[in-house]
Amino acid sequence: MPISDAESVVMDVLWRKSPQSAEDVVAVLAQSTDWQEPTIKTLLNRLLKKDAISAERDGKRYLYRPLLKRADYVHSESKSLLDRLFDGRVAPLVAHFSERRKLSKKDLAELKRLIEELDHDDA
Amino acid sequence: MPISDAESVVMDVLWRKSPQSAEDVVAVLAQSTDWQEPTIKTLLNRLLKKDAISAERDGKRYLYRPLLKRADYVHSESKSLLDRLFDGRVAPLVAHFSERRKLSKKDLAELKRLIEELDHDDA
DNA sequence: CATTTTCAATTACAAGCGTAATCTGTAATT
DNA sequence: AATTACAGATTACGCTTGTAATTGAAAATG
Repeated sequence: MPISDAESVVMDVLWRKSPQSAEDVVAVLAQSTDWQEPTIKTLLNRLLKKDAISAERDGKRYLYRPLLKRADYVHSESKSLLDRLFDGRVAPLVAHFSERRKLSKKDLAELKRLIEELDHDDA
Repeated sequence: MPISDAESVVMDVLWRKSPQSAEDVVAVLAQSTDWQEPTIKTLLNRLLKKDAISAERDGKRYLYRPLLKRADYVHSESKSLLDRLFDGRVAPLVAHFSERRKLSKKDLAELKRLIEELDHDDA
């Protein structure tokens, strides 16, 4: 079961720190969204149903923690984008951004370093 | 108005070749999907409403062509993924795929070429 | 123990989506 | 002119999503 955009925002909170109670999550999200508490509880429940998080009783409340790993989520999202739009490969995406002049100096430097590194421990 | 996944499949057909009649599109999609004709007509209509394509009468039928450019669509999809998951930058995405050992030799070679090229006409 | 408080669970509801059947208008055919 | 055929338009319908109110159950308090 895929997790939706709103759900992934909740996941983000738990990926940053876990476990956390619903109240904690609500507090964190109050900074960046104007979702009401029941909304966030609903999202937590849907994530539970999808086995993306777990809930462990702690006194009278629950503590939630991610089951789905962020890296796995990131990977499946990224891969599906690459597959749909870039023939499943990374280079064409980079090429696209370079054509649009959307590569920052920072990006460029970092990419260069990466490539060199890979080139070495490759052979 | 964002265009949905199913709609983007129809866009793809028109990006590859345009203009095309509904019948043409249906024929092309019969290869890759098992969508019924009415389904595809619906998608064409939704795309019209979203101003993503145009329809021009040609005798008794219409010829459809994209208004939304593929590169623009690709860019907005990619950018939103990068923003959501990679701090808006390309390098971290490449790093992610490299960590997962998901960079093909082809990718690597292509990236190397790209970076060099950019490095040159940069200064 | 009865009452209030506090969480979580259940239910709700409109909008968008995937998928398609049905209706309608115009062109072709008898 | 009446009938048929066909392309596009309208309507449909169940599911997921975003958003939340309401209900229910457990704990705290009087």
